[in-house]
Amino acid sequence: MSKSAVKKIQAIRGMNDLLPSDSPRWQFFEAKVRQLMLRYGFNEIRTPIVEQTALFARSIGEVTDIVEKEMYTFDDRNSESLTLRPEGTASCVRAAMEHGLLYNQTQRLWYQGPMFRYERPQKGRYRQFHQIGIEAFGFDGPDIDAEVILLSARLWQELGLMEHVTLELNSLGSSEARAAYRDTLVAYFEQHLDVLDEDSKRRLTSNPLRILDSKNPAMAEMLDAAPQLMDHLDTESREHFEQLTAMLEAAGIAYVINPRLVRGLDYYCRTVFEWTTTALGSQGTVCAGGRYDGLVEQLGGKPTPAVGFAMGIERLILLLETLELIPEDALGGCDVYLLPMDDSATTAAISLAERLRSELPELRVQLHCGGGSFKSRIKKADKSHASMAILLGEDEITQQSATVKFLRDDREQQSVPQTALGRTLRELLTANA
RNA sequence: GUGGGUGUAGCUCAGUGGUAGAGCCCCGGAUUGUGACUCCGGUGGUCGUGGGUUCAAGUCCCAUCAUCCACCCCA
Repeated sequence: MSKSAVKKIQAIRGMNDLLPSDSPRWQFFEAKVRQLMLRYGFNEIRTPIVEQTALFARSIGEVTDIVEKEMYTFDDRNSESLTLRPEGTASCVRAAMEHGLLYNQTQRLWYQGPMFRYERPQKGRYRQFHQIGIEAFGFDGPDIDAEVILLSARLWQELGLMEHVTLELNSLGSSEARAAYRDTLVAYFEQHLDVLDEDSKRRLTSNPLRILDSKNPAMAEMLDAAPQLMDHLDTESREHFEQLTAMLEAAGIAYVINPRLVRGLDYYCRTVFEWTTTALGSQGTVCAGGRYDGLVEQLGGKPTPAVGFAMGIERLILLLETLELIPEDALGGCDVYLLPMDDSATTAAISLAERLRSELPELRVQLHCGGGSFKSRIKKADKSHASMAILLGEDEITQQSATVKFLRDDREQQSVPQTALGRTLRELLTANA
């Protein structure tokens, strides 16, 4: 049997390996988010990535593209239909209800993890992708909407993204108002069937609000003249929206009202928003969310107002990379590279490395392994991005010392007693930082 | 699901139907205990996969897979 008969196994289409060269960027971003959640009083919840299929069908909407053709659905061994989660909100609501987190109390939750949708991959869109989301339950006023948006705004500020993203806002109104508007809109479109393209005709029955979002220039004029959602809001939703915009203005957050902004998932009502960028090609939405006051009840719980958002980690990392906003020092590496000068010094080098790690827990020490000539060892020290190499040879061992060599500065190397090495390194590194 | 582009060394890519290439990376040496700059040498390919045309295919044709971009949809 030749090797050619063995079929090459590779990653599933649209599902990416995150390589060691990438992971520091992710860690940089995730650390910022984690810290922010703490500061705003949101608590992390972790749910399984597999749920009963019915959960998503009931929450996202039976006739949405996600449920109709994008879910990874399969039968468990007991013939129960399971689905890899395509988004995070449904699982979050299920878990919160299941454990009584919504019983006579409010909750501010966040989550993070992989989501799965069977779509054609392209820039910023993958079959396994990652989201970070927050969900606040039990608050019906615009204050929590503002809080949720302000949290996202602060994240962009801290990452240096603020000038590169735009906040788009809209209100869908109560579910009743939304239903009434839907009828008005369908009636309008039916008068202009000759202008509607194929996709839009299909959506006329499934999701007419989405037609407003179409990029087809041939329909632009007709869409501009279409009845506006804003003119069909119920009084309560209008007041809610006005208060929200006033709060955002007071907080100094710029926004644009986009009357055509309609979220794709059925459960949204009232406030909806998106943060978009023009720097990522056609996948410009970097964070999106809104209110879903009816969802908890729809899934069998007591009526509970709720608001949240989800952001796409891949898209945000892509954006940070494009704009070169990830600081060099966040990109990993080590502080010191400790190398035995030949094989006879290996054992002594191991104990010295362990000693340093005990003395300075925050110090990143890479020990040279794998032998090689002295020259190749010191080359590897250079490649490690460490600022210093610690050399240990025959002379050092007899003197119980170590040689500290500066790899990045033009500076004489120095011999340091092993007992003083930890202290010396601490001083050198803090002086550098 | 639709349309277009691209698949040649680990990476970035040349390659006119006639013996498989470069740069970078990696390894060794020039220097017995000092990296980066320089010089010398070396490892590494069923040219995405499977068919077809041809005396001869990396090159032409067909299919297929992967990838990228856009539509659709969405984070």
